[in-house]
Amino acid sequence: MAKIRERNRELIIQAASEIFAAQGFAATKTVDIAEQAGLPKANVYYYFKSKKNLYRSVIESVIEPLLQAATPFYQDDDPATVLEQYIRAKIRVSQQHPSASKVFASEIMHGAPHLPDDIAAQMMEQTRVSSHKIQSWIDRGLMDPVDPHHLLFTIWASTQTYADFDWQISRVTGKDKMTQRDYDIAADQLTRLILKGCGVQAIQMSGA
Amino acid sequence: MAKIRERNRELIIQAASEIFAAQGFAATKTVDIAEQAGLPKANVYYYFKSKKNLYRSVIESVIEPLLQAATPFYQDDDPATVLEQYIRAKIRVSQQHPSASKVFASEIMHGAPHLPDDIAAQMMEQTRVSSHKIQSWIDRGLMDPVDPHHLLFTIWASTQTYADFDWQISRVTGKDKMTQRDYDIAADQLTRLILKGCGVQAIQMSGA
DNA sequence: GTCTATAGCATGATAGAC
DNA sequence: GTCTATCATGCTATAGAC
Repeated sequence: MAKIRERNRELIIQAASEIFAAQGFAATKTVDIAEQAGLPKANVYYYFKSKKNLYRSVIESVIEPLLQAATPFYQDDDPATVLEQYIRAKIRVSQQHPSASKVFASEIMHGAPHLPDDIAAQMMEQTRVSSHKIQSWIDRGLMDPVDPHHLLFTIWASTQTYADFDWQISRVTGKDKMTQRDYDIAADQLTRLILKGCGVQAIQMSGA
Repeated sequence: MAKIRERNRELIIQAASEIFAAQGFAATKTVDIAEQAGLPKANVYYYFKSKKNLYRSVIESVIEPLLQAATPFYQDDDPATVLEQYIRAKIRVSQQHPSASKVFASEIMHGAPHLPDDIAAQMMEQTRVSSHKIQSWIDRGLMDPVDPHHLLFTIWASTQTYADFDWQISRVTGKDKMTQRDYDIAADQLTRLILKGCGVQAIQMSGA
């Protein structure tokens, strides 16, 4: 029955995401993935053929929410609205998909050796669109003349940090786990910092 | 001769930093470290006894520049001066010690399993001092009432990103390697963004 | 102190019974 | 399709010659 196949693949990918995120690719043992998924190790190989192949599947499953976060840039043209929505979306990803964020961060940090070309291309295209839009706001005098790429780097880094460096954040704040309220505070403050820091005109009719 | 011992330990630690940074702990083979250091593999074990032990030594050697970057908080009391010096120092670390930054980032991302307690304690102490100082500026009306911890998270993330995610930055900017000028632009822009974004009074007599 | 040669082990992968 | 039992590899670590 194909249902079982789907269900088991799903279970394995979910388990693998968590363990790859926590330990990294090389440190992860397939037997641990199997155990966490509640299946014998041979099943992992039956469905995915190799550890590398499973990792690729994890990357693909994990990339979806990350790419989704950029939609505000495609839906609106007001800097305050877009930047705020973007920052909030990115923080939501860190909150709801911490493993995805970590697997991705680790992959990038090591030079993206397993990132499929088409995914890298999609990300580059999103970056191109986003930075062009930022540049157009600057040209229209809607914000300070910043370097769009560096602004994006700052937003990416300071939103992803809530997933990737959760250990440090946990230590500093003295909380085991950030609450919804903590994420809201983080998003509010980062939004204010970026908007004010870039001299974005706060109130404009959205979509205008 | 003790000179040889020092020199070889140095060579091995240097080689190990680079390879641990590039591949991660588990993916790193001691034979590669030995090769990069220009020594036989047995020497690595002779000097460091085990791979884990070598990794600990790398962490310790690598932590020094990272801790150093916080000195502005101990040397001055003007928000504009301290924050600017701090941001520039952190970016300089990313530029001059990219491997250190990556090894450290990877360690934190995996829950800091090998970070010696005394180093973790030093970092916590620095964080405590820095956030108290920020709070005191807020209390004196020298900047907007931001959450000091989240401000630090933003500064850490957006400065370290120039080392940790250099692959991505390289792809986006289309340059193989950032030039001195690129780092200057990054530091200038981030400084302006943070100072303006936090409503820091730009001109005060330093040290006053 | 240095290095070669090898032991011992952990783990990715598979053959083959069910 | 599922799972056990086993192989094969590649790595850490060390014994022992120089």
